[in-house]
Amino acid sequence: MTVSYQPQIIEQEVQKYWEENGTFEAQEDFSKEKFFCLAMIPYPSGHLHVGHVRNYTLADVIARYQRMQGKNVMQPIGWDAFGLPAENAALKNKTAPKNWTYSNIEHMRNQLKALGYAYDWSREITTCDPEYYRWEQWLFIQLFKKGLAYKKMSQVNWDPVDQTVLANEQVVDGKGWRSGAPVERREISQWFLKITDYAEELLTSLEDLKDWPDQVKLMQKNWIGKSVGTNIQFSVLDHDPLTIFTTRPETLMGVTYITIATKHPLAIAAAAKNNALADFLKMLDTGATAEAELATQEKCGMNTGLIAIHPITGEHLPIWVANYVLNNYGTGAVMAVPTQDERDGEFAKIYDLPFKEAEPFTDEIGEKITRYRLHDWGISRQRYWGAPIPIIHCETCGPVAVPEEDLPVRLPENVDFSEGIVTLANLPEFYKTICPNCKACAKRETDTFDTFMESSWYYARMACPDQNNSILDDRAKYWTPVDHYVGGIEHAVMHLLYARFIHKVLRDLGFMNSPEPFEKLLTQGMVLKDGAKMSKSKGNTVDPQELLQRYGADSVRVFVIFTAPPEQSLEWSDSGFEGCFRFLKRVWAFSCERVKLFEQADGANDGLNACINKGNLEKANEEQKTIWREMNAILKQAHYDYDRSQLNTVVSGCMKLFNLLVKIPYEGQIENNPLCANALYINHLLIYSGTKGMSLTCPYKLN
RNA sequence: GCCGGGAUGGCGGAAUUGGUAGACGCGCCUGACUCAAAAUCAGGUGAUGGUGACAUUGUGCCGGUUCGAGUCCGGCUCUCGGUACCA
Repeated sequence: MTVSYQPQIIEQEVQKYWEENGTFEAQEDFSKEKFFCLAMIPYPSGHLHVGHVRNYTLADVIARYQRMQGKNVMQPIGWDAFGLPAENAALKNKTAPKNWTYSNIEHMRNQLKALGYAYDWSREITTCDPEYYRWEQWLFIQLFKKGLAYKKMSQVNWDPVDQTVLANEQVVDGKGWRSGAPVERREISQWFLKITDYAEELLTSLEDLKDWPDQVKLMQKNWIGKSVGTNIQFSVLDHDPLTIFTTRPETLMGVTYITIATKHPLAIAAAAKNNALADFLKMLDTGATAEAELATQEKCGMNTGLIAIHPITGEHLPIWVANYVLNNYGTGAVMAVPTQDERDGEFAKIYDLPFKEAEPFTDEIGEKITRYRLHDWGISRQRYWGAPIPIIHCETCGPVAVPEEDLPVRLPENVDFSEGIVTLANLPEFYKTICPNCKACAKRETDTFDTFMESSWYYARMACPDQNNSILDDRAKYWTPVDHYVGGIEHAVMHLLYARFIHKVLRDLGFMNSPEPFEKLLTQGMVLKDGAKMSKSKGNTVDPQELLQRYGADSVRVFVIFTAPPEQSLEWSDSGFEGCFRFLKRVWAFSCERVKLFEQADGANDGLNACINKGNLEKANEEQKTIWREMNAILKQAHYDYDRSQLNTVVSGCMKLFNLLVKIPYEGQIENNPLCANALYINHLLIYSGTKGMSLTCPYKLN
């Protein structure tokens, strides 16, 4: 036992012990309370960054705490391995996305191991593995059979030079990031999942999520955006009538014109006879499809020349096309009330349209209906690096599900990105097939799944990753719901909403007992340096690998836990990090010098525990008793802080305990000073990750 | 634009949720050790005034509620996350 703190040696030794003994491998055990602890799995981008370290350390601290509370803890890990960056890397390095992805996983797995996380590595999942996406394809087919998956036309960003669909991220100032060409909007046929069938349940069951942050529930509620209103019909001269949706029917008498979206049938009909309008609609069709962009555009519109008839007064109202009317909300048409609605007022001013003050309209009109802002989930991607959608298109039979015995529909792996972007539509050997129904020549679907599909059910598969005959088995019912889910606040709406939806679908298929996938949620803040998000382009990155090698995992872990409360953004600080390292050094030196605790803990664990459990303070003097009381107050606070996931103050508590500990007068052997032994033992449980099953920042269990 | 956060010493943050603002750590200052420095250890440290006990002031800005506001309410400013194809 050396007095100088050499974390690399200690950590390697203990990590080896964990691995050889399967310390963190979990089994179903009905005699204990189960605890499924999960951090959002990483995208294998190449290297771990400090944000990952923060995420996984938070979850690990929670997992180890629950383990010490006597629960049957399962903490798995995996790789969210499909996605756009692999294709970009493939273009850049002229390698197949698979190779890049798997070599990144290899490297990052080693980094996670060096950080000493208490993972059950036997449950590791990689979402680009055909054995994983096989069951995702199977699930899609169930949705298809239930009528919950369907195709419809939908807009994408189209790069006219590269002839590819662009992600919103790939559109920079309205231009394609590679070609620089102005982006067009194009309508293509795409697959959707009917998440709107579950909108009401997704909304109401938010109330049952007692251990989710209110902030996240509110964001989801607003995203679902339930509103109660009325459909009102307006006759249109020489055309079919027009239906508008309004949440404010009482403003009906103040309507002075009608605005419709660019894709509205009336706009298209009017444009067919009006070149200027057709040009205007075409002009509005350039630029990205992102909502943030659309909503910040300056309002503009054009009179279609069509006339609507006010249903009460019979007045003639002009129908305008306007860029601020959403195509995919309500009926794509609104009645404009410039005196009541700010946007209508602004638009009316620009185009000199009339304003009209009016008494509230109180008569019954139209039927009360409920609408949601939420729309169906578009899961089609025109990309290579994703799970193929298991559908075969047949001219006579239409879209046919791939028979279950033919799953998985494997993604061809030997693709060549040296000549540019590849999609499955470029690979006849992939898409040429025969119809499973009529055996005629047919074509496979060439779209792949949105990667949110993989991340919507992986937690459940982790309960039974070796199950070859079914998507899930009873082990999923044992382990789910996830008891504590930890991940970035950026996933507050989309990922978590999709996962809640898929969980309910799995429940309805009989695979789950619970209504919700995640019992408790912790949303961590960002990691910043110099007040900005770390990024290579800003040159403000901190590489956890270097820190690991120089200072060991524990200093890194203490730093990310101590420096900020989990939900707030964390500012990197070199000197703050040094402080954490210094603290661990002090603890190590103190224990080596005074009590040689580690030999005792290893060799005579029972004796030490007996000494502690006695809680014998008879020999202690008043000063020692005071210190002992203070220590108990700190421990009580630590438990309180654990329960509310405020882990930074748990570390403060460790430091306070240690500061008290060094103040206790030293009186010879440890056995003569139970106070010292107790306190030191507790402190080791709190901060030291070296001994068997003990961990970083896990408090002593109070009796 | 819309939705949801955040703002407290020189810095990261604490204040158990309306009751002594600044725990813990960093930094800085003083002292011990040292020929000296580093490391380590001990003490101090919001600001202003005072030798001092102490006084005044202080939680982004403006206003309000309350015996009492960092905390609650109204109105802002700046900033971060999301905005349906980044994950």
